[in-house]
Amino acid sequence: MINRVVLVGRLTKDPELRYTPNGIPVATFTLAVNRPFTNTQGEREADFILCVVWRKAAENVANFLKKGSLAGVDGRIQTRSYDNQEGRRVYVTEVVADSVQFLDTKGASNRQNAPASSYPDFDPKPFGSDNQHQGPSRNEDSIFNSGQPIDISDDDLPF
Amino acid sequence: MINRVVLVGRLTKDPELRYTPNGIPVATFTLAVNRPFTNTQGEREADFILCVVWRKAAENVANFLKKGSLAGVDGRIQTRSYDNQEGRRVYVTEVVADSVQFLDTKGASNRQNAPASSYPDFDPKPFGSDNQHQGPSRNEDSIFNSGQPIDISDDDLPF
Amino acid sequence: MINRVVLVGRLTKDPELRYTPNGIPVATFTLAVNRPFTNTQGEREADFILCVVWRKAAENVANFLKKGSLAGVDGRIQTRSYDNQEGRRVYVTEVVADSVQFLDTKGASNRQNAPASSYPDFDPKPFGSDNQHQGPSRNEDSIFNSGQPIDISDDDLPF
Amino acid sequence: MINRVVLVGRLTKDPELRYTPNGIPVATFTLAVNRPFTNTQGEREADFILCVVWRKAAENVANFLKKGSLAGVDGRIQTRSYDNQEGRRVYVTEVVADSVQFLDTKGASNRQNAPASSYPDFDPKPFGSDNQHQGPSRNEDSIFNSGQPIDISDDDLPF
DNA sequence: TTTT
DNA sequence: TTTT
Repeated sequence: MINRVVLVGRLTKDPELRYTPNGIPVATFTLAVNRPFTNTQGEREADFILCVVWRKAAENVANFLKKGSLAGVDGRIQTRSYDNQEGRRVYVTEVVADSVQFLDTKGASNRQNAPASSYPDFDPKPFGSDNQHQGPSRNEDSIFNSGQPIDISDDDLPF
Repeated sequence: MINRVVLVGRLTKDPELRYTPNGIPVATFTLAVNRPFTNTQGEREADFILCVVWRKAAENVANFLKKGSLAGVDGRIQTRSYDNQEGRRVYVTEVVADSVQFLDTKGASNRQNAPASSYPDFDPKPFGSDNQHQGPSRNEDSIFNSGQPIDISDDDLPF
Repeated sequence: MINRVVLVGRLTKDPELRYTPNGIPVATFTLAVNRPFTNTQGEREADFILCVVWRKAAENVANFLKKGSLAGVDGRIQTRSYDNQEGRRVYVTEVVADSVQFLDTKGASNRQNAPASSYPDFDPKPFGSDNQHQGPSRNEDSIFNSGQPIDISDDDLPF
Repeated sequence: MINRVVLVGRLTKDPELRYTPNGIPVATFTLAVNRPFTNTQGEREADFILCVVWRKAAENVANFLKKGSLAGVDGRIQTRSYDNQEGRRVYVTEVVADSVQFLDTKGASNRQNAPASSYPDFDPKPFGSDNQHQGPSRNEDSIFNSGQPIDISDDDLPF
């Protein structure tokens, strides 16, 4: 089983940074990746790909990327589903980033008011380098399922 | 701008093969890709990734893959949106395959009743090897937008 | 900086398993990856790609793969150089695997005399899940530089 | 069989552009891709990866990239061997680029004296969009085998 | 033979 | 030095 994605594109908006109740940082952003060809109307099209990144890298993303920033993502595709407020099942496909590269060559790409980063460089409860697991694995741990991150529990995160 | 995906997983169902009005084959299937780790309940989880493939490769997929087949996909992420019958905007993220590998080692993986393939090995109107474009680029050309493939027009497909 | 490789191919020979003086397992093998097209002589060509994998995964490779096995590799390209016995500088390009998939669908692909695996599932001295570092980083730690693995020191491996 | 590589790194020198006797452009360059971690001496290491690109993209590379440029490569690993002037068999591993991205955000990255590009946007003898074949497939067609590009024949290139 |  |  292999699941590998590499993207280079531009942020459509400033990234959003949140924290699980246990204090684990999660950032989300959408990458616009231009397609290599124009369509029959001669227009350039793009794919708009939702990306998620955890922990220290999440804070770096929040501090160093903003709308329009060029970024590279190395990660995997994740699918989830949740029931929205109308009781409708919603299916989400997103890219969970193992790493995010900041590709803006010339400075001036930092966001204003970058808050001091507080998350440790290395995870407090590491699981070994064989463990490439990123983010909570149980559905109810995801910050995205309910739109109500305040309900999220990460007591028993496996990392 | 880079957009590259590689997947290895198993088909959740038999692939679906359709044709645009101009006779271009399109196959769709969902790959279940097991995650490398178990969740906190000790359960194996998987991501279920919608894949699309065009032309000759679509017919090969329909003829040689079936539910449970192990397959590899090399492609890119594509996002689209359409309005469903209730007037709701639906967002779709899928993988457009440049190539599909059949990875079932021992025979017996072919589907019954494989119809004779009719699509030419090489595209009738090639655009040059620089053109890696796959499938129609205009939204209205997509077989997936309306759920009503019969309405699709591909008169002016750029290939 | 992004460096990502995904391969699916067949082992040209049984993998080779060695250990650093500190007991860290390393396996090497060559993957034959057939090219999608035949050459002008109508012959199928292949690329022969040297792969390296460390620790627990190295022992799994040694136990479950053999000549002819179908395997998937997710990793990165690494380049190194060393001076051979004739004082000549030799340049090596190889793929360091983060993970190796065993893709032989039907059993009977295991090697005879698979020794009981002894390496821990998770590294004894983990560095955190942000650390995707694989293998020794100093040149002199590499098992491959001299062809004389007995000389290798891993006292200060960063993991 | 899957063989996919994505790289983002910096050119170690200006690219080299050559032509086969039939006039097909080939550019070569080396990408320095920094590793994500420092070694035990606290030094940053890098991998130096030889890349090859053909046709129109080769001329673009020669015109728009130079030493130090940030570039992205989407391609595959290729291995070849040839006998050098001392009769020694030399093995080469390189990345054949399907596409090259110019990632320098702020201008001033163009090379001086960029010659006017002359190669057609699309191949004169296209083979269909299924044909992702890049470059000559026979060993004797490669510009790299002998170090004597003048000897190269591409009379019967399959594209 | 290596880049910022 | 190459695999099915």
